[in-house]
Amino acid sequence: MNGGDGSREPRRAPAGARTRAFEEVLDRIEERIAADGLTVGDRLPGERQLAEQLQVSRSSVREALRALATLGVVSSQVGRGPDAGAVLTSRPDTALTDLLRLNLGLSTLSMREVVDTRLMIEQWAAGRAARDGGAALGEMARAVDAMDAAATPEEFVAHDIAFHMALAAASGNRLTSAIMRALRDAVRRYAIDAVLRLGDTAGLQADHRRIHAAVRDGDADAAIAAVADHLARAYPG
Amino acid sequence: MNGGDGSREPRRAPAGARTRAFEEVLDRIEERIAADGLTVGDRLPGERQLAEQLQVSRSSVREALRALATLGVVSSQVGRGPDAGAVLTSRPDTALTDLLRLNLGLSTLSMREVVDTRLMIEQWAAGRAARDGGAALGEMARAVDAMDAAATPEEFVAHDIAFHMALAAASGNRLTSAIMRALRDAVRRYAIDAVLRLGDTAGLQADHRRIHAAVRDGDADAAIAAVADHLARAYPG
DNA sequence: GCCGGGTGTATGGTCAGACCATATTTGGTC
DNA sequence: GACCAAATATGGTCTGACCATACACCCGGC
Repeated sequence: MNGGDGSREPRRAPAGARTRAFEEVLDRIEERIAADGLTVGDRLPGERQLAEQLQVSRSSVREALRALATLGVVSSQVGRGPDAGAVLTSRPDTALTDLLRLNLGLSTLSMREVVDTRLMIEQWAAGRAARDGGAALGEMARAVDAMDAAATPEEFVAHDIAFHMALAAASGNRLTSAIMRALRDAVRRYAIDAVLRLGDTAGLQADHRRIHAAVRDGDADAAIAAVADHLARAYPG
Repeated sequence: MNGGDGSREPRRAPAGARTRAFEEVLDRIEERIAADGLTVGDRLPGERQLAEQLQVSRSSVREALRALATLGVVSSQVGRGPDAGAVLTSRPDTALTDLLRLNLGLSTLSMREVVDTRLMIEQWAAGRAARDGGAALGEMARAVDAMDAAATPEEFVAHDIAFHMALAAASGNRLTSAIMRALRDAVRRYAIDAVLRLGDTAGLQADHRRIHAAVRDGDADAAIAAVADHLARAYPG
């Protein structure tokens, strides 16, 4: 409001007020989400309306919404109707994937750290799945069959991801599942290279069957060990 | 280029071209990072220059940069000189913290899931620290002393975070450390409430000392158990 | 009364051009 | 050489416009 043409006012806030306009918008929106108890599916006011309410330009509102979209909490639809506008969503996976992929691209995270983190999560999930009864057994078995039928490394990796995601999902923890998916998606190309390097997938499939059997038999220790062996084979350190 | 006033052209790309302009910018920047081998500290071209190079408006460039800033990979500085402009950084912690905090606000992640994830990471880190020799012992001890001296719950929690961060950092894995920090920051308020609820911090401090001792003695199993007991006390389920 | 199509309109997406605040660089002055 | 003022480059913001999209509404035909 005090930029651009006019600005007859001397200064709006002579002291403090270090936050940029779009950050103010960000805070206000977050505030409103908490105060009004908004949740997934609820709509935010339109960009023009928000701009007027918060007394900032539409550009600043858009930058704030862009940040929220990047974090996976809003999704914008054009057009009209109940589904149009900025709708609250929750896609931590997408956001996490982007975050990991870009930080890997900057070489600030090493592949070893990513694989180690994956090992941590999968061992934890495998132990839980073995103890809590394998709700994911069916899906895991289907993924193994699909990997047998896969014609290309890309296809194999796609079903491999499904297998490990089923295992992670069995933990019942959406946060670890989201991290797991982000890790897998971020290193998908690396996984394809690993399959090509190994030459054949018999060993990997044997590992998968061993993991599946351990979870089915409720043997947590065996499941954990099988996961460790599997990752050591796929990503030798 | 084809919006706004003019647009004498019928249509630039009648088929395909579903991506929004700022996404195109996003891809190009990521591409350039990979192609030119850019890394932390390197500068991106200015917003105006990028806009001209990519043939889009400065607004679109700004939205793309805002997204990258949200993911923690660029940081913008105003002014002039070698440090001004969009500089590549790497702050996965900040981005992760925002991501978790906002998704918690939307109630799509439960506190239990966050605490369970934290337990997973801390047990893993404690085991590693105990085995690999405790490089973090000094910092952990200092944090315990600082917690003894803390006058307010806020202060106590701040040093508590330092304690647990030191433990996580001992794993040598920056990714798990970043996740750990994000988890702690995202639930900071909740932690303060927990301290207030417990009334006194003697039990928590006893746990901290027990964890420290186990790491010092190289007893991984004891360290893991101590972490589990500590979190169970702080966040009863 | 019901249905189909045309029009209205609200929405996000984009563009262009301007001005502001900030911080360095540059050049002049003592 | 030291110091100060002007030039300049940068991100940050604002304004106002137009475009493409997709639902909402109304109106005529049946």
